[in-house]
Amino acid sequence: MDTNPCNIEVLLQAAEFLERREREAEHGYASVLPISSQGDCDKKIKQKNKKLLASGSNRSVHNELEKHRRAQLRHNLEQLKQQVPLSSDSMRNTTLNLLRRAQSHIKKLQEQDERAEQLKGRLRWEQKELRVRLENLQGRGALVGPGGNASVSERMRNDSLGSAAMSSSERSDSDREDVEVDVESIVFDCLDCEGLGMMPHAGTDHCYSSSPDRTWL
DNA sequence: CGTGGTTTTGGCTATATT
DNA sequence: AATATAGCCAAAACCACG
Repeated sequence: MDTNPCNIEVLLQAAEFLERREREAEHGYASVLPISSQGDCDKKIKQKNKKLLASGSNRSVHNELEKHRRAQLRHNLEQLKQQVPLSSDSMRNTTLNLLRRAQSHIKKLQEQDERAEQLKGRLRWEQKELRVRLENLQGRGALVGPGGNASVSERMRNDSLGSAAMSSSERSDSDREDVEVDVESIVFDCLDCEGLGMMPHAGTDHCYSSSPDRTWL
């Protein structure tokens, strides 16, 4: 094999010419690479060729890889677009605006999550308090004796617990589990009341309201 | 004509290989 | 340590659209 550098130069120049012609036909514009004049110093050409050879001597491979990379980028941006609620304002749907919207959307979700956690803690505390109250009331009812005093059960019924008047012994374990689950529902319903669920996006993905078939206390 | 997107290209850096 | 390779980035040129 002849590895004469002069021959390599000739081959590279030929390849360059062909590529340039192909590109012109395809895109209508020429390469931005300066076309070296006949009188160009060998030093420059050799430097360039050295780099070309060092980088695989094939620009088109590099171009293809770059195309692939950009395609991947576009795909990811497309996916991001699906996740971020559509802008209701007159903002144009540019990449920059998409990224800005994504940023504010993430911030909004974080705040929403934070407030939901706070409310959840508060409601858990309230639930605990109410349970204690219920136990106390039931304890007093037991002192009255079986068969029961009507006024005690009446008081229990009128208690702020409402349907919680059902004695704990009458509740199955699964019922107790329902209580836990329903607390979650209350949390998110309250969140909606406080305007936390107000997203510009009308999709159900971000809607925290409880399902209608949920059983309440 | 301005703006945003696309393509090509070369440079740079991190990592792998020899 | 030197070299090869992969991937990212920015500049420049071009294109499409309002």
